[in-house]
Amino acid sequence: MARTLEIVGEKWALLAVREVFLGNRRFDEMVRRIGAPRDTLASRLRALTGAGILERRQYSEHPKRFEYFLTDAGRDLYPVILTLMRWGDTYLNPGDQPPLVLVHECGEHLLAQVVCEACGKPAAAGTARPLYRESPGN
Amino acid sequence: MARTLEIVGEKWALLAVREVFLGNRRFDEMVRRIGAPRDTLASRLRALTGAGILERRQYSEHPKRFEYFLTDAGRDLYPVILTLMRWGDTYLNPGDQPPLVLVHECGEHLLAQVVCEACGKPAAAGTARPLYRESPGN
DNA sequence: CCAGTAAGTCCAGGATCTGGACTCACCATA
DNA sequence: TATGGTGAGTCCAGATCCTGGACTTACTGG
Repeated sequence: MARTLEIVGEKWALLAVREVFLGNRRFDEMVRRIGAPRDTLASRLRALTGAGILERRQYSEHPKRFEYFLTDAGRDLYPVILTLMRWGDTYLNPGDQPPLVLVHECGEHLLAQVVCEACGKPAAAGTARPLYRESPGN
Repeated sequence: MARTLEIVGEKWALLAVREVFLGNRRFDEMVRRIGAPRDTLASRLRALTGAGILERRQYSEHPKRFEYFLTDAGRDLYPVILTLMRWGDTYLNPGDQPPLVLVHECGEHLLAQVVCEACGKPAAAGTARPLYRESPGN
């Protein structure tokens, strides 16, 4: 987790990933929407691309223009993005309409849930046992 | 989401929350385990407490000693923690044994999944439609 | 008396982020 | 031809933040 955060935990990195999730794939559009310094965003996009979370594809030669797409690894971060969005809506804006919700095919909202990989049942925060694999001290 | 990240996206913040999830509630133990500068950790714990993610409880008077517990708001960040852990195990350490897994009552591993709040069905990353509520430009 | 633990605080130096200006290559309009 | 706009960046100095280490206070145990 520490090393995941070295990539994804830097300022603006997850906001850039969110934009790609929402379909905003271009540099200037991201700058406009999230308000990051262009410099910083450029460096984040490089890091995310290098880590295999985004993929940079050229969509125009002369002048060279690029778009960013999610890889499978990037798509696996979906629960992070969604949880952070909903957490803010719930606890930082209570009562207000959320500025953006993700809507399922059936018309209802999405939610990230912790479930058991095998039996598929939801697991509450207290019910899991941590199992250390190397030099636990525990 | 931007405002959520202002709290939770600072360096060491999520690692501190993870420690509390794992049951390591005390300052020095967190310092030992995550290796954060004591200074920084102290300030993160203040911020997380102020944001209502952690709760600081005194467990000894003379000398005053404190433990940190998760609030309901903190527990709602479970999918974030779990996803970041598993993402690192999958993509940064492929093949290796993960250093720590969370085990369900039934003995299997946990996983964060995006599901529809109403119908409960899992939703893949592409299947959701973003719905903007204020001045979308879209 | 000495060592250890717990929960911090203080500080100077180093790393990182910030906003703004700038570049380069085009396209559109007048 | 000149003016303005878009897109994807780069460059820079100043501000902000993080870092490791030393220090503090209040105990407990040998």
